[in-house]
This record gives sequence, structure tokens and C-alpha cells, in this order.
Amino acid sequence: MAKATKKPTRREPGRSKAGKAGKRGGSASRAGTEVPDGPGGYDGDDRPSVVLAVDVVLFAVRDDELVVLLVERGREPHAGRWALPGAVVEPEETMRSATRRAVTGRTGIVEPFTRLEQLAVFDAPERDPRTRVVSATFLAVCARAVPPPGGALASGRWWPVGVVGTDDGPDLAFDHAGILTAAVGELRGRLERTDLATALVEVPFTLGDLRRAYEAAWDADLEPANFRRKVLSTPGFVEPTGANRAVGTGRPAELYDRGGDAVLRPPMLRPG
Amino acid sequence: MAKATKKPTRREPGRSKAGKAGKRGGSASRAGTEVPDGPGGYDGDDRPSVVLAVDVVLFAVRDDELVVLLVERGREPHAGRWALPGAVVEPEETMRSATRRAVTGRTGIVEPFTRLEQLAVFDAPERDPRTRVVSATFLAVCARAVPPPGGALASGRWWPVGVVGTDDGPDLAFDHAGILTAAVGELRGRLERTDLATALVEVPFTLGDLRRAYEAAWDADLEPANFRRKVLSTPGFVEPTGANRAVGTGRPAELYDRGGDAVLRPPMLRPG
DNA sequence: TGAATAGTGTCTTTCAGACAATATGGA
DNA sequence: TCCATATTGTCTGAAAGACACTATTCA
Repeated sequence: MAKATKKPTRREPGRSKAGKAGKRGGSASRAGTEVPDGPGGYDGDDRPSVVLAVDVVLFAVRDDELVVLLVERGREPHAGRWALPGAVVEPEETMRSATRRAVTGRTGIVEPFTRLEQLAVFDAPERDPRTRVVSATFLAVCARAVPPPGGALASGRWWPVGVVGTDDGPDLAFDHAGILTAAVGELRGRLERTDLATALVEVPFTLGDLRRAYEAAWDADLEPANFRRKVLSTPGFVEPTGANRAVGTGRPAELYDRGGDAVLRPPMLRPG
Repeated sequence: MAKATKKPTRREPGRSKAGKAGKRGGSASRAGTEVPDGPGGYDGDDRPSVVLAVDVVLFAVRDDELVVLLVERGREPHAGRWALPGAVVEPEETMRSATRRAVTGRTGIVEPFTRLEQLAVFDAPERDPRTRVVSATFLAVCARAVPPPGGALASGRWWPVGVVGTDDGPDLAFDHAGILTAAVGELRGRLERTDLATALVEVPFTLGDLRRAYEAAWDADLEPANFRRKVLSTPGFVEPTGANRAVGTGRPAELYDRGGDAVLRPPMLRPG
């Protein structure tokens, strides 16, 4: 907070003119060392540069297993293989809108996810054999793997994450195996340090429900007593409802709602 | 690993035909509930959908202060304001290539950063008043704030992060204030759990150098003894060289190189 | 009553925070 | 010698891991 000068007003003489020269001269006019300005260096040419798509990695827990929603491809390339739900981002819409369309259009699920977070952008030039497609990927989580993506629109299916890459698992299209691997890693990491897990369970939930969601996603066992201590000592993680729920045998468990937007500091460490 | 069925081969009868109908009929043919397939749902129309740009948030430490590289805009909109270095992603290049061009083209720095990581995508429709520009942002780090982005191409400047948003700081163009805020938060978080800090110092470095980088980025004081213990107990964080360096007064310090790709588990917690 | 699950208490271990003590150079 | 920085050692407190114990329900 010391050596900042007061609002410089230098205007790089002679450069704004050079920047305009050659505009709308085609793709070559934008490349090279001349860096255009604007958000992301946009220089006023309104011709789009690439196809931007979104791919959604939608996770859920079903039967104490982490599952991911995939759709079977009906067309080449990679016909018969399984892909992440995706959609092209139209010029007028947001990426978020495109993600909703990608999932709902395939499965008919009205409320497709309880949480949606950015993951990473995949831009390898040859990832689609037809043309350049850059994919912004999203990590999504929903509390119910049912209703399964069935009905008339059914081309989607929940796959256990554990079988992907094995003989019992789906063949993934394009670079989606890499995207899924990255997504699983990010999911596991964000469970360590955020309250993302509350989006994996239906409200109201018990601490046992929440713990089993962690165990499914991490493929590890957690000590119920220590888990409880960590969750309840984190402000804003869960909100007690005061009610109880008895399910089958055993002592009825206290019920909780999702808290605010909690950050776990220090994080809940994954065993191993 | 249990209930996976063996390689289903269902082919969604009747849908591949519907999917082809109306193709190349313009933007409307891609929107709606019909979800195209391919990476990101690309449907074979080779017309780009948006302008994709990259913006680079390049950090360094100078005089024990965290600084960020900004460039002054010479043209409307936002002429005279400061912006992150950015560039449009051309159809044939990767985002990484575009980031290098964005920084080098403005400053002439040959090796502009020692590390480049994805940050987030900003896609608010009105973020650029001229047209739809979607920006993939990158968190970059370099070990030397010098050579300053000077010389004939100078339109860039290192600004202390602490003065941004104050009367002594720059006016930021577009939504770059929000991007910078997100970048600072991510930088601070990644310093907690990765070895990113080693990219902020020149090799070889002392543990004092590394600690001062943390202190600048976190705007906090760290206990040298505890810092040393944490760094040296993390496999792959730093690599001893065996050499020493005497600088000014005080006992000469041991010199280290950057280690592999370390993960801090549990993380080094930021004070406060 | 016994099985099953929820919740409490407590001992131990690990690790970070604080800080004293020692090491080693330059002024 | 004095000062500044690096490095080592040690004490303490917070929090996680392990696990025994109690609580409450249903079969």
C-alpha cells in the first residue's frame, strides 16, 4: 500500500490507431503479437471464434455408491458410446442455461441438480474430430438419482463411478474419460473443504445420511463419532430442525437442513 | 461395483433421425430441448457460437508486496482504464497459446510466467457492451516482477493488489475487478494446499524467500520456525541444493529448488 | 431381550502456534 | 562485540483418530 502513483493517464500514443488497422480482415488480423483489448482482448470484430459447449458431470449417490449420469450416443462419431450430457452455448444464453438444457432435454428431470459449480475448460484442438469445440465443464450434484432418467426421453443412465474404466463399465466418447476423472477428483477435494456434500442428500437429512454420502464419494469409511464432531463444529454446515426420524431399527436420528455456505477450515481430511 | 449391467447397446430408436432434422437452419435449430451430441453437445454445425477469449491474472511479489500485471486501455469502451491482459482464442490455437500471446504481446517478456492454471469462465451476457464475449480466465504466477513491462511496447504495469479498489489504485475495465477478486482468493487458497508458491520465487531460493512470498500473498506474518517445519515435512515441496547463500547480515540460508508437484495434506493454514 | 443405529465421553496421537535457545554471518 | 537472520529444540493447545459406553427404537 505504498508506492502506487495517483491514477496515471498515459494513453500509449500511436497505438490505438495501429490497433484499428486491418480490422475485419479475417482471422489473421486478430492473431500475432498485436493484442486486442476489451474483455478477453476482444477487438470489435463480432465474428465468433470457436464453438463453445458445456458438459455436465452430474453426480448422485444411489445405494451407497457414487453414480454419474451419462447418455448413450446415437450418432457418429463414437455412436454407441457414452457421453456426458452437453449442449452448445448459444450466443444469447449463459452457460448455466445451457447446462440445464443439456440435462433436462435428455432426461426430463425438472430440477436436475441441487448445485452446479465450474470445473475446467477442455480445449485440445483434436478432441472433436469434426471441428474445434471448446468445452466448459461443470460439476453438478443432485440429491436423488431417481426419478431415473427414464420415460420416453430415456437415453440417459446412472453409472457407478467405480465401474467406469473396467470391463463392466461404459465406453466413454471423446475425451470424456479424462473429464470424468478430473471431476471425481474435484468432487472429492471439494467435499473436504466445502459443504458440497449437503447437496448430495435430500432435506431433511440425518448425519448418518450425510456421512454415507461422504463414504460413497470417497470410497472410504468414516468414524461416525468423529464425523459428527467435525460437522457440528463447523458453523453454517448444517442446521438442526429439532425433529427426529426413525427408520427401521435403531435409535431415531436428529434431522438437519442444509446450512449456509460453509467452508471447512481446516478441511475434513479424506482417509488414506 | 455391483449392479452394473454388461455394456448396454440400446440405440435410442427414432431419435437420431429427429436429431438431424432442421440442422443448419440457423441458431434456433440448436436451441430448445433437443440436445445435440458430441463433445459439449456439438451437432455438426461448424459455425462458431461465441467469441472465446482468455484473460490472464499474472501475479508476482515485488518488495514484499503482491502485485498484478495490468494494461492500460487506449480505446473505448473504458479507454484509460486498466484491464487484465487478454486475447481472443483463434480457431486453430489453444487457450494456453493465447495466454502467452496476451502477456508477451504487451510486455515483451519472453518467459512471461512460471506457472499457469485455470481459474474460471466469466460469461455474463453484458460484460462487454459490444458483443458476447466469454472469457476463460487464468491464474498465472511469475518469479520476477522485473524486467518491468517496459520498453517500447510498454502499456503494462505492475500494480500492488492492495491498492486496487482504493483512491490510489487503478480503475478496472469491464468486469475485471470481479475477476481479480476471484483470482486473489484462488491464489490464496491454492497457496494453502499446493506448491504454487515455489513459482513465485526465483530458483534457487531460501525458505525465507518462500516465506516472504506467502506473507506477501496472504498479507500476514508467519512464524519462521513453524513454516520451515511444514515445508520440509511435505514431500516434493522443495529440493535441497546443498548450497548456501549469504545476503547482507545474518546467518547464510540453505538454498532450495522447486520440488515436484506437491500437495499439502493437511494444508498450510493461513492465519486469521 | 437382543440387534441395530444414534449419540456421548474420553484417551491418545498428531500437528500447528508460540517462543526460547543456538548458529553464523556482517557491520 | 552487537545485530540480524537462519536453524533447532521444546512446550502447549487444538483437533483428529480410536474406541468404549450409553440411548432409543423395533423385532
